[in-house]
Amino acid sequence: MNFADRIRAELKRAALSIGAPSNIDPLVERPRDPMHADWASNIAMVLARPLKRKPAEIATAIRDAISLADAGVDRIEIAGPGFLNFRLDPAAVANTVRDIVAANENFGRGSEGEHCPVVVEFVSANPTGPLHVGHGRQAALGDAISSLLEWTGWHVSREYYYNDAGVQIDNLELSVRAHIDAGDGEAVIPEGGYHGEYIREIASRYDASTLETVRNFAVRALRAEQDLDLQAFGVQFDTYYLESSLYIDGKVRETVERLIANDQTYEKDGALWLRTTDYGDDKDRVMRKSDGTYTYFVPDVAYHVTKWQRGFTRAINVQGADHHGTTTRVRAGLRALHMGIPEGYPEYALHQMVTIVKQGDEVKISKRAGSYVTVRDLIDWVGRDAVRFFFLMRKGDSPLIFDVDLALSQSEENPVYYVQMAHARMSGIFRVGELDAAKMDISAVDLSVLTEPEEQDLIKQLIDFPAEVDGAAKALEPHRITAYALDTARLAHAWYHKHHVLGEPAPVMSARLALARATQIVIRNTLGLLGISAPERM
RNA sequence: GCGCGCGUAGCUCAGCUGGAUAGAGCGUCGGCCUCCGGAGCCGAAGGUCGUGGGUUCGAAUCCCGCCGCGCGCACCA
Repeated sequence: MNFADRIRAELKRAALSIGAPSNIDPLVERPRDPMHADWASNIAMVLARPLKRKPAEIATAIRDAISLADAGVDRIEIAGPGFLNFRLDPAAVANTVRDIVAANENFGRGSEGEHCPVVVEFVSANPTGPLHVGHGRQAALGDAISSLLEWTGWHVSREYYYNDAGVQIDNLELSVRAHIDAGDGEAVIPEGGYHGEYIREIASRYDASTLETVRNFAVRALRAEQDLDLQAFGVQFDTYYLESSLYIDGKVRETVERLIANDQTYEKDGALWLRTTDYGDDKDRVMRKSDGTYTYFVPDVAYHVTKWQRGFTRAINVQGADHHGTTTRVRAGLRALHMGIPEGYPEYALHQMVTIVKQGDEVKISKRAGSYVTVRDLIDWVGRDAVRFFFLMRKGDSPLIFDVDLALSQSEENPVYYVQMAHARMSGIFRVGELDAAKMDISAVDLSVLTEPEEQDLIKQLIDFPAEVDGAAKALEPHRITAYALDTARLAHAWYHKHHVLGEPAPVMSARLALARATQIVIRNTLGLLGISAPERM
């Protein structure tokens, strides 16, 4: 049990003993300013009203009723308007190093999700070109969110949805065909077509004698292309779902029929409309255009029905914020089906744009794709680890400026380098000491000698990891983990600079080796969770 | 115009579900240092949290108005 839980349990017991209501759930949190305390609770202020007593008085009574040993606490102070401030017992803190080392690669994992199935859909780019940097941000986010959910006990399926059936595919076909028809001459790309160099390349590879249609060939080529992009980024999907299959399997037709049967639709101006305004949309939406084809959102709804029917009671869609307008209508369509799909299904994790900056200037073009920078360009420039870390450094809500020069820097200004360096340093201690970190037995080591401020601060940070993972998973916010990684690295560097491990008297050296091991484990787990490597040396 | 998101230190950004004197990195300034692993370490300055109200013991955080920026508002995806 961690310190917060131990303190919370003791607080509750103490509060009940002085007559607090039985439903009390004490809030125990880390104060913003660590000078105040390791942990603090506002319970006395909360109880002031129901107990009709002054907060300070209640705080004193609770303090006197708490068992310090059970809470793992050294002392309790009362401060400000009635905060209870808990200072952890240094020996109890130090002893948690043993738990971290024992848990090893499982340290940080939780069981909150209870193996419930959840599908995380991300990237889902149309097979019409190489992945751009926005897709890259999405790939990093989606993969990290998936990992966060796995770490907290969910059964995650990573899914990619290919829009391989709409007009954009018609345009792809026409674009490739234009190059084929033009031969070596100048191709005339039709309105709405694609202009990148890759189109010419696909056209040049097309062999009519195979009898494969241009359309299929082009889609196949681009899916292969995107697979390479994803591979370069180290992202793996469990399922690729094809929009075209929804038509083939009759899912689109079934969805439409059910919506009509449910009396959720009407005909107007030669089109079929869905009453999405009944479900919070600001206008009704066309399902079937007057030319008889469906708008994209019908297969989209049909697709989400399959998620539900495949047993995913929870679905998360990672999307660019430029698509946020679609969220309401997809949810509206799902509810109009009356299948018991809840209002907030699917959940959305939206993210803002990515801007690539090199030497102070925005980079907007690439040779291969023409008007945009591809993920692979970026990975080729700065490496997979840096791309992942940088994409996860900001919360999705804020636009992201990607500084290529910083990502390339081999110094501690570069955050990825800084974190990886901390891991490498811990590993370096074992290497120089000619010790096998993985085989170290610390069961008999007296950890209570880890009393230096830098040691206590570092250990407290390490203990926090599971709660950080839990919080980030609940909020679907991986950027909290990159922030945690930087904080941890900072404390690890500070400890490393101030104190030596090798060459110290045996009891100190043993305890510090254990701490170095625990630090190595936590940084490695943190980076692993984010899909970033933890090098032994740099 | 309507909807969503964002305005926090010179710059880039954190601030978890309302808590104490609002933080970090970079940059600036002032000192040290060469150590298991490298241009590293310590300290300082720097803020009306866009703005005006409201909610309450307490607001960067929640609610409303206004200003600014981004995105979206198709019988495109």
